[in-house]
Amino acid sequence: MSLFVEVALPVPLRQNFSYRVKESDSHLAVKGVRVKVPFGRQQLIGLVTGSTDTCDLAPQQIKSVSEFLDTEPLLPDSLYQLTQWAARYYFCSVGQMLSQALPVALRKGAQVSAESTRFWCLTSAGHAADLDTLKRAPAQRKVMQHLLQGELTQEELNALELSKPALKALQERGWITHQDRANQLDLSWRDNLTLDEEPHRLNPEQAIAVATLNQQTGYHCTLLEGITGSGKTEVYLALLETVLKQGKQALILVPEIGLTPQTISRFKQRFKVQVAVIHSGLTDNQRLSAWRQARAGEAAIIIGTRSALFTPMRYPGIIILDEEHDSSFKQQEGVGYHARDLAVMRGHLEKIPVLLGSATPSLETLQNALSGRYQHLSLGERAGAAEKVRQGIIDIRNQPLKNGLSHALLNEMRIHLDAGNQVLLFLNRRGFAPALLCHECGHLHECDRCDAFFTVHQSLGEIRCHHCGNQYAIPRQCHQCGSTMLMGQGVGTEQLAEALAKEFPQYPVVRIDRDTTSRKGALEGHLNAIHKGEYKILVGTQMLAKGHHFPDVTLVGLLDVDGALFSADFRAPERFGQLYTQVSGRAGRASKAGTVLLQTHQCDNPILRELMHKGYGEFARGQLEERKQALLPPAWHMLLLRAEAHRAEDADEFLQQIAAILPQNEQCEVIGPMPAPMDKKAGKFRRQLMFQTQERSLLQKSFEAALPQIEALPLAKKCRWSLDRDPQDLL
DNA sequence: AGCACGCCGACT
DNA sequence: GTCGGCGTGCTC
Repeated sequence: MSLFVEVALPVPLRQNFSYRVKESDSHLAVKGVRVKVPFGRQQLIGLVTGSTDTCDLAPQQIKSVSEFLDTEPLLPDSLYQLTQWAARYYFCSVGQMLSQALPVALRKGAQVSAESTRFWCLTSAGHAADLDTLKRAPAQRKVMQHLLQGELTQEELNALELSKPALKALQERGWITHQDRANQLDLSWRDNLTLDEEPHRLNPEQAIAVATLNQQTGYHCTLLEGITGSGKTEVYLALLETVLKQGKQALILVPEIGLTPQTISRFKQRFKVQVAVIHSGLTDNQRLSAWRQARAGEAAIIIGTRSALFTPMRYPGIIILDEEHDSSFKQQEGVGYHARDLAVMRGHLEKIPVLLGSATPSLETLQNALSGRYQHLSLGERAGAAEKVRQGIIDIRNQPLKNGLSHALLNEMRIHLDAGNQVLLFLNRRGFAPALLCHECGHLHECDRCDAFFTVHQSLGEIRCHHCGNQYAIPRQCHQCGSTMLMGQGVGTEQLAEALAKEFPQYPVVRIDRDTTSRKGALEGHLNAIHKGEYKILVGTQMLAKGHHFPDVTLVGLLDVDGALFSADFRAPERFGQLYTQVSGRAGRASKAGTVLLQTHQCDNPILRELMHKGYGEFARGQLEERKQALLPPAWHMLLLRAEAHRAEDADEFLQQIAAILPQNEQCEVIGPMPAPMDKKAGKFRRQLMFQTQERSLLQKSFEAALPQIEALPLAKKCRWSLDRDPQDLL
């Protein structure tokens, strides 16, 4: 009897592939092991998802497994199930999901467990050696100095960036030598946990939060809502102590930008345990090593960004997701999974608590907390921090603007700069889709069929409603006052920075955005320079607001308030509320009061008023209500389809055909096709379609039914198309 | 996604 | 006369 295996492969095809297993290998065909298989003209590595003894395919179509790479499943069952679940949820293949979830080295075929570790130490000749003879070999000297402190593993040496040639030279001298020792698991932390520093005294609120969380057993999801500076981290540390004392591991997920040395050291300092840090700067092998330590249970604490969610733990204890509202938890390329949502699912599967922390929770999480699905704990009086900051609105209706800056703001800037302080200006250009705004009266042009604002498509010379697709030519005059001063396009950070350099030649300007920080380490460099006071004027997008504290900044200006409040992206107000709250919490310090100024045409806007006077909590609850009214997430569920083709009609037609396949009734609606934000990119035309349902399960069911039909459409081959479930940006 | 095959413009 | 551009099609 022959045996076949189903293999999940890292290809963008929504299916698994069947392979024959040689008689001699049949005992290796276990679910969850990696295999090397022939695929077309190449050899790929995939994961066995199941085995059968029959196969529907014609015998000549089936190839044999080339090699079995593992003898036991790579992942614990919980993570395997998580991957299966995620593949279904995000409408991709298991193979594709796995290729996001597994460290690159494993996908390339590396061994799961390292058998031995190479240790380097000094020989007796080395101990006796005179280091001064190495004056002309600084690299070797450095190696010797490190090894004088005791032996080091190969990996530790690599981490110290000690050169390989230097090691070799010293070895030839006979001063150092290495030894390969079989790895032994060091799990001592599980039995006797020692603390390296005394825990801080918790304030009553923190103590209550910790006590509440410590009572829980099994799966629980909790939102810890704590304003900036309310000591969320101290709560995390107290929880970690409990978890680690039980001999269990903790997984801590932080936003991309939040994984700073300071954050890491706070966790490293408290406990005498191994901490595996997984960040973008690691090499494939370093990543694998961290993964192994976590899987083996040696690393007690695992800290990482989005993708670290898939790190296996031998003794799962808790998952903490800090700054849970941060959009970097949602993958943008490939399978657009959301680490927060998957973390909650993982907590379920591993029967461990999940803690979501934020000063400005996402509406998704807030809804779950308010409905009782998640437990809700708060830290800090809302009003307390807000009082420290002076906040003001600058009404720019009919005011002359210099590159987007009003006189009032320029004057205020001069005062703060002349006093020797720094000024921070935020311009939120990301996914910029301007509403059509009258500069004279502040009127915003609204769709006559919906409760949404028109979006200006300068390239098409049109205004469009992104809610229904309604379109007109860009009007010449304001519909309310007849003025011809209509604004669509604003200024960008680059233009603004240039203008400021001219306006304030004596104060150096730095611009921080995607463009100026794409180089590795560029952001850190800029931040250091800012802290040293080398720059006085800071211009940036919201990435400047995330987790950075600038003590010498006393004035923060938010320039594009209108764009944020009336963007075609339904999340724009939420993000603005988060940005505003974050900067208000950080501007100035005890000795220097901070000022936050908003420039807007909408100074009576109730959303703005609510945010400024009642704080984020009230504002967010109001937003949640609005989303319910508008049938938008998180009240409703959304799937975004994007298509790209050489001819706009192809993309349009394709999405139209999809729209015809999808059901439309009171519980689900289809919006579009409409131009995607960058409607012409690299000579291709981009269109998008939204599918929204009232119930999550309905979206799943109806789209699962529609997918095979969609894939069978002839245009599906002519267009590049992608799916984004629970999209973060419609722009 | 890779990787092939296949048919039209500027080069030794 | 070829080298190479990327359009299209297939992968158990």
